[in-house]
Amino acid sequence: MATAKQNTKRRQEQIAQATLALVAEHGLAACNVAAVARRVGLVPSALYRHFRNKDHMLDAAVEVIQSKLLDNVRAVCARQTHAIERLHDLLQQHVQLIKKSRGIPQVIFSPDFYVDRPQRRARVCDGIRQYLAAVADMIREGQATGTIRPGLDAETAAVLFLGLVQPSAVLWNLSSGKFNVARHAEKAWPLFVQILTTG
Amino acid sequence: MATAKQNTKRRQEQIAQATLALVAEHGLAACNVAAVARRVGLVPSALYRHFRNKDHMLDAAVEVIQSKLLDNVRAVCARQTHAIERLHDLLQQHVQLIKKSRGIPQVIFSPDFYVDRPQRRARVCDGIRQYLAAVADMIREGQATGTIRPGLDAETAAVLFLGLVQPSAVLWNLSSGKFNVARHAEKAWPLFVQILTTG
Amino acid sequence: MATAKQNTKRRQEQIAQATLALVAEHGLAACNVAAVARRVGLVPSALYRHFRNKDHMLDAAVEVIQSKLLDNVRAVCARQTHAIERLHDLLQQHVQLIKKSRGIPQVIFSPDFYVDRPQRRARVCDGIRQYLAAVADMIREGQATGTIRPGLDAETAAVLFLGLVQPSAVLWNLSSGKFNVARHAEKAWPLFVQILTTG
Amino acid sequence: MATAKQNTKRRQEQIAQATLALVAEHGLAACNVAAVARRVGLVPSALYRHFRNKDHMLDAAVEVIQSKLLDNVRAVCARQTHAIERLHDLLQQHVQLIKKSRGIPQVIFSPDFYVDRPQRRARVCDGIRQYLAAVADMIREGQATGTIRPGLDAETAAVLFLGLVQPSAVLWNLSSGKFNVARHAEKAWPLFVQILTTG
DNA sequence: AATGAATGAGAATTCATTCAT
DNA sequence: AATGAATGAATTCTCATTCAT
Repeated sequence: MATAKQNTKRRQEQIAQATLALVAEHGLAACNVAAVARRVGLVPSALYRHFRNKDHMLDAAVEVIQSKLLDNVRAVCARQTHAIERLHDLLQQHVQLIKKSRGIPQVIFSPDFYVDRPQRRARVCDGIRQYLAAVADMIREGQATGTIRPGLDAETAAVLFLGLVQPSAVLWNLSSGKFNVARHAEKAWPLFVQILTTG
Repeated sequence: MATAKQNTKRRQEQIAQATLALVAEHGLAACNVAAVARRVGLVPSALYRHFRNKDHMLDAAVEVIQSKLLDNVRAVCARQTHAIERLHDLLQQHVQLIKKSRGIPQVIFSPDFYVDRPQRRARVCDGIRQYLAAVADMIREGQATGTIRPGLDAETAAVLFLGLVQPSAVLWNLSSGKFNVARHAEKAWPLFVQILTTG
Repeated sequence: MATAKQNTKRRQEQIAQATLALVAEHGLAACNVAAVARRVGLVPSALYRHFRNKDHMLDAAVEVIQSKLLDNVRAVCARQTHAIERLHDLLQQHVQLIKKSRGIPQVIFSPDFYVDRPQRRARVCDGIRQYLAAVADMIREGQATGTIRPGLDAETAAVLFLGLVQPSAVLWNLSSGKFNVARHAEKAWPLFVQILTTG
Repeated sequence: MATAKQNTKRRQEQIAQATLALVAEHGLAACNVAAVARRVGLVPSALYRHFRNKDHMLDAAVEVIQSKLLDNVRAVCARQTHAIERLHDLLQQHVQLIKKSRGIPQVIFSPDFYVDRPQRRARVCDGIRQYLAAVADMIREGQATGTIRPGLDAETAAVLFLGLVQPSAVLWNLSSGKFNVARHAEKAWPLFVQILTTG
């Protein structure tokens, strides 16, 4: 039962990850302090040395998601230069993220996270907007270099890009993993490319 | 305080609606038996004459959503005959449903509804599949009558149809109603038509 | 364990009394919800049907004290007409109250009751002021009828009247009941009469 | 954050004073080990090098009060020789003590200090008895030198002396400092002198 | 069919205290 | 002598549910 002592920085990370994993796997309701503590290998009260209260743990969990999303954007931008390639790569990364950290998008879309918690709502809203803005930027770059047709509204297309993966993520979850997210993405991608290019 | 006695059928409807409204407006966590009872105008213990337990109330709430979605399908099929018109109409109905019964889609996508409740999960999954199947049917009908290009995969396009509205619904919720769902739908619709028609 | 059901009015009284008794006998720190419940013969959570929270229980306990003090005043006024007799009677009632509801005055003087609870502080302060005002009124009546010397400041004498019993109450408590409050009151009373009459 | 190391004797004094100050200012409930440590400028666990446990810290705090009271007695005896002057001086010192170290008397009268702590109770009881004995001695000295009337019971008068200041101390606390303790003492003093002298 | 009292299982949080460093 | 992490007990409060009336 006794775990080796770790410093607060390390523990905070562990707790944030455990919180996120619990919410993703068993839902917000099942994510209680005792369960988080068990997962970290501590006693419930021990968590309060590292976080003021449960709310702060959930905030930290949200941060983890945000950074993963934006990490994807950065990685893709570093890896690809061509706009459409970038978008394709990002789509695949997003799919991987969903499959790896199961349920992360659902966490974001879970209203219970936000009711009576306007700051967190604003925080997440901002994170998604940043993601959308990054996608829109990629599209505009493509327009600038002539690979994407100029008439297209970048913002609308960016939201649609999210729509490429979001419904299938939901289906994947509801079907307990039977729906093939990656395959749907592969099949939907050409349709999206058509929107980007054909006019 | 004393409410006129109502027969069980009527009460069950009231309770299901109250449950749904509460979840939609304040989240699953805020939807407790006492709150539902208050909304119906009864005392908590009174609900147990009409439902075995809270879980059954939530099941009833899910039914309400399902039927609203399928009602939309039926209404649209009755009203429109042209495939693309039908899809356009359905899109608008969906947007209306989201704006009217605020957050209903989020309820469906709320993982807390399903964890450790495989029957409910299956039920909702089935409901969405039916909705998707109906959309795919519309597309196939369009292909049969020549208004939609034959090469298109109906299932993939149906999921994409959901993606037309789902991300914007999330944005609408997160932004506390500032994001304009209807306008996004209007702007995204031509892009979807392009997928349906241009080859 | 199962206790016969009682209506809320009755339960509130029982809870207030149990709370007061606990504080008086074992101190504020020992007065937790579980202990109160045990004393009433209920389960802790049952108390929350009758009181919003522990604070409201403590408020009710304070009310009980207040009313006992003012009941004494009323009873004495009804029983005696002569000012000095009244004061003597009130002194004896006060002594009885202390011995019967052991520690009540200590409750009033316990600072933990008031920290960060300004309303309660004001409430108790008001109660004591009323008691003091009643005593001062008795003194002024004595002055009007000529049994108490006119030069005496009624307010000062009223506070001193409290001083007749308060220190001995403390000593009684600290000495675990060995200090004889009644005897001290008897011996101190002539000294107070001297103040009232001799000029 | 790191505090210079101090020897235990010095630390014990600091801790006792901090404990007392906390109880006096915010009540016994707010006086937890963490708060004491913060006030001293240490970390909670550090206190346990200087005191076996919290109880011993509270005992030390009680000692501080005791010695302050008896210091007053000694100082007054050194300063004044005439009995009545001594008592007047002591009264003023007591009033000063109350105003300076806000709430110290209340600490003494706080039952939570004593419940289930018979040794502490006995200790405080003894301290007050010593104080009372000192006052009674002053009175008897006055009787020996003829400045106080011989018929007066010294013990009863000593308790009454406490009553001169105690109720007003309570009122001062409850009224959040609005009640004027010093003025009441001034006005009550002549009445007490009357008891001491007039027969 | 509806009410109001009661229950019991948890939930979050606080706090004194211990222990390795 | 002092720190920071960890523990375990206690406490307040919430909530689904049962039961007698």
